[in-house]
Amino acid sequence: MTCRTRFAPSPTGYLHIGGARTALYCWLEARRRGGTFILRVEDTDRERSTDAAVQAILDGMAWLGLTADEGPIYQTDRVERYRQVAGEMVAAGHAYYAYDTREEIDAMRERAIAAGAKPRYDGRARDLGLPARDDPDRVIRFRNPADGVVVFDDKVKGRIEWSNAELDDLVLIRSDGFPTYNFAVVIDDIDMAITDVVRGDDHVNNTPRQVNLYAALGVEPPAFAHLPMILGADGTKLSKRHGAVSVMQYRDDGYLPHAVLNYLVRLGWSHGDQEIFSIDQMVELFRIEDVNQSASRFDLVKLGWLNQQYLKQDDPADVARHLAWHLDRAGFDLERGPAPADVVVALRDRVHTLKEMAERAAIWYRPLTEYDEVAVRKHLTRDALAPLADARERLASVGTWCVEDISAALHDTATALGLGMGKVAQPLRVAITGTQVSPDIAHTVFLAGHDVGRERTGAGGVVKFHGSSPRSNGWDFRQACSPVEGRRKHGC
RNA sequence: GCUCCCUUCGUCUAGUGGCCCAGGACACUGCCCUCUCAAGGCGGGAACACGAGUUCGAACCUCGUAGGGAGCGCCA
Repeated sequence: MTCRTRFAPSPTGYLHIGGARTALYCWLEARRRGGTFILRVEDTDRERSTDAAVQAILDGMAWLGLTADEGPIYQTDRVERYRQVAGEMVAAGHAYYAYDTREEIDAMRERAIAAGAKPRYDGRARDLGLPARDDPDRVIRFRNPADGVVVFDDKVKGRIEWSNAELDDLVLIRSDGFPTYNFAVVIDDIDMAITDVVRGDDHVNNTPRQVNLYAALGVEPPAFAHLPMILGADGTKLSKRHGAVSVMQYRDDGYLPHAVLNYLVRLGWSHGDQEIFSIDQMVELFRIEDVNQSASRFDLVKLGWLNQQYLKQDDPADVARHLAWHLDRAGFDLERGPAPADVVVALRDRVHTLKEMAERAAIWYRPLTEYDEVAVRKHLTRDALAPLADARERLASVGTWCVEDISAALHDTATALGLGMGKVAQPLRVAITGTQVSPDIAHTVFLAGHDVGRERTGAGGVVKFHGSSPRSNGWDFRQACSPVEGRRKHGC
């Protein structure tokens, strides 16, 4: 039998991290086994379901690349089917009509709790054989087996046994005519020929009920795999308090979808000591039965590390496409600065996210208007004048404006003046970026010169940033040095 | 309260009776490299929740205890 899995979110909010991992595992399991991955939207709760949430889930899955082979299928389109099956179950004696009011049921629960028992429906209408009639409280309830045990083999939790005495007669069709979750799920999973139900372990408690439903319907239940929860860094249930919960927030925060997927696949699953998995490797190696049984905590730091690994190993051109999105979002004019792919190469060893990368790239896209006081005082001294002037001359005559040649020119300055690279690079860095921190000096100059390079017409153009407009991302030598001169006169 | 689930370094995990006085990764930390910051290389500290039992031998099996989590809806 070909494997068929489904991801069945209820559209009451965005796609969160836990849901994304469930979707990933479903997708992976189906892929590896050459099966089918189905998206089903469980929108029977008409109060809380929204179209915006459906869209948010679709967007999240699309961003992660978890495309469904079938669906989305909406449960609200299938209500007739649920009513039909429920009717058949009543006819077969597996279900019955009940007309208890909410007040009666609430009172029943309170009494049970007071008596130290489990709050459950007492089955008072169970053997009354009540006919269908119009009534605001009319529901259809399942005739759950009164005794015996329900057993199922969970692919991750192992064998789970449940006493029927713990279960009550659950509502199948609500008074509004819509099916309840437990009922709709079973009918859908049967109709869609789902072979593997992969879902969060908050559903283990529902599974015995569902297994009984399968039995009443005379259908062999699918395999179940209940995934442990993903907790926040503090070990409590993941919530907005913990920061990003929506997967789309991770896009906004500068993570690559592939990195998020890799992080998620390792949270609760592993393959020996391997940490980095390409999508193909995940598909090849992932097996739902290898998933861990215990909850795990979401660690943003490790996600950041993984993200950087991909920033470093992916083709800069590919990373650049993602970076461009962030650069644009940050308000930078891509036409007036270096090529994003070059920025990627310069910064990928230094940041964990694309957002950070975009922020750091500001020095090449924005005019330099502010200099760090401490940096200027420390590096833009009189001693820096000579190397700066020499570097300027050499950079002006660099043959090809490339990192290698720029680097060579700067090293020439150092040797010619008998100075260490620090005496050349640091003043230059401060002059160009206004700070003491930036990528290696050759890249820093290379990217800053891009802008100038486009404006220049002749080989000597590089020196034109001398006195150019304030918006120039190039090196404004005079501007960079003047504060020093002034400060010197004042005895600084 | 009742039922079910879970428990290896701070975190993610390897480990299915001897290969484990427990391995990897992130984080932390020392050194090296070095034009800054990183990245990288080489080291370091750091865990089998507890208690019984089974066994020649237990992180691995059994029982109990403690701690954590989930569920007990006409929500999903």
